[in-house]
Amino acid sequence: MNKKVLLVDDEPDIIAILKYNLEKEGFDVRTATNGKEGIAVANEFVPDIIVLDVMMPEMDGIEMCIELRSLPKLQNILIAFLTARGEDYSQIAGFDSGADDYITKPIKPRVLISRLKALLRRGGVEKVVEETTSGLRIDRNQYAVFSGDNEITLPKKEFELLALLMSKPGNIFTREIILDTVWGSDIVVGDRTIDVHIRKLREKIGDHYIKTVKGVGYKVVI
Amino acid sequence: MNKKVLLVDDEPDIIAILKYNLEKEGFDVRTATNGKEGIAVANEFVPDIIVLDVMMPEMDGIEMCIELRSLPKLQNILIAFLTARGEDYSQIAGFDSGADDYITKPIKPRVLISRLKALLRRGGVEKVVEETTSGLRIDRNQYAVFSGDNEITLPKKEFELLALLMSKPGNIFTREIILDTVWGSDIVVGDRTIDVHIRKLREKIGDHYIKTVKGVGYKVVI
DNA sequence: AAAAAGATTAAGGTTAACTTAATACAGGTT
DNA sequence: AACCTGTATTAAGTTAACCTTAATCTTTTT
Repeated sequence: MNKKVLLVDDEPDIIAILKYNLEKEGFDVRTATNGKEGIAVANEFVPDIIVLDVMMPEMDGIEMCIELRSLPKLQNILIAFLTARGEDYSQIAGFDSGADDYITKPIKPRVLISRLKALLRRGGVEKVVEETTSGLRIDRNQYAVFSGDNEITLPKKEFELLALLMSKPGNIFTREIILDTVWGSDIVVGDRTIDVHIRKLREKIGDHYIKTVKGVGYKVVI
Repeated sequence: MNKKVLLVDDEPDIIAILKYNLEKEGFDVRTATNGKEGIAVANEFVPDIIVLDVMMPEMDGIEMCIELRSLPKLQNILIAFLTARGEDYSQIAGFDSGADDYITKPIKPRVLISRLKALLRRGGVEKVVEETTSGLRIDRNQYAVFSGDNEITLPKKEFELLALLMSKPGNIFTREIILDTVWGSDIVVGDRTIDVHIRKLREKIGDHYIKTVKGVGYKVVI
C-alpha cells in the first residue's frame, strides 16, 4: 500500500520536479498550488503526509496548517514545512502551528525523499525516540542521546549528525547526503569537518556505534 | 527480436557514427536532433532505450527526460544521458530527473554499445534488496551483505562487484561488462584485478556463492 | 603436452579517513 | 566593551584501508 503525499506549493516547476521524483519512489502524489485548494484536496485525498510551502499567496502554509489541525479527520496527518533557508525560522517554529518537520529549500529531491521517509517511518511527533538494539537511543524532543543509561549532551551539529544517522539505523549515509542534510546544500564546508564531528561523537557516545564504510559513508550499527 | 534504440543529439555527425555502429550490432535505431522531435519519435517508436544528449537547443535532455517520464506509455523506457566530460555533473546528477545511466563523451562506439547492453541486461533500476535462494542477501541501503544471518561488511569495489552480480542472480557477467560497470569504461585496469576481487569476495562470503564460467565470466548461484 | 585462463599470494602505492592542534566564531557574563 | 566558554571549522601530519600489479601456481581446454 503506497504512502500518500500532498504537495502544496505555488511554484509549478517545483511541484513538477518533486511530484515526479516522489512517484518514482512509489508515493501516491496529489498537488495543490495554494492553501485553499490544499485543504480541499486534503479533505478528499486524506494523505499520509503533507509537504507545505510556508510562503504562499492567498492562504499561507501556517494558516493552512492551523486549519488542517482543526479538522478531526486530518489531525493525525504528518505535516512538513518547506521554508527558504535563512527565513526567520523562529517566527515559524515559535508559532507552533503543528508541523512535524521543517525542511529548508533549496533541497534535492533525493534528500527530500529521505526526510519524508524518515518522517513516515517514525510516524511523526510521537516517535521522536529512536533506539538501536546495540543500546543507543536518541530523543529529539529532549534533544538528548543515551548510551545505555547515561545521558550524553551534544552540541547542535553533533546532535543533528547523529540524528540523521539514527533516522535510519543500519542505513548508510553518504558524505553528500550528510552535508546536504546537516549543513544544507548551499553551505560549503570541507569533508574533514564531517570527520571531526564523527570523531567527537565517537568520543562521547563510544567508538562502536558509528561504522565507517570507506569511500561510501557512515552508518549506525543496529 | 532486436532491441530498439532512440538516439537524440543535435550533432548529425555523432548521430551518424553511433547509428551505424549500433545497427551493425543488430539494434533497431531511430534518431532525433532535438527534444521535441525526440518526444514525438519516442511516442510512435516506443524504444527500449533512449540515448540523450544533455546539451541541446530548444528542449534540452533534462527537460525531455522529465517530459518522457510524465507519459505513462514511456515511463519504463531506459534513459542514458550523454554528457560532455568535465560538465558540471552534480547539476545533472543532483537534479535526478530520472536517467538510468550517465555516459561521458567522447566515447568509443564499442564502449557505448557495451554500456547500453549492460543497461538493457540488468533492466535499468536495481532493487534495493536482492536475495538468492542459496541464502545470500544484499541491501544497497545498508551497504551490507548477509550470508545467512551474519552481516559482512565489504569495501567499495568488492561491494559494487557483488552488487552487479546480484543485480541478476544466476545471470552471467562477462569481464568486459564487469569492468565497464564497476570500474567504468574510461578506467583501465588489468584482468587480474577482477580475479583478486572475486577471491576476496569468496573469502568473505564463502566459496560456493560465486561461480566461474571459464572463458566467459562470473555469476552468482541462485 | 602445450597453451590459455583463472586462482592465489604478497607487496607497493594510493587514497580516504583519523587525529591533533590551532584558529575563528558565537553566546553569555562580568 | 572586554572577557570567558564552548562550539565549529580548517589545516597538517599520521595512520590505515584499499586497490592494483606482479609473480607464481593450478586448472581447464585444445
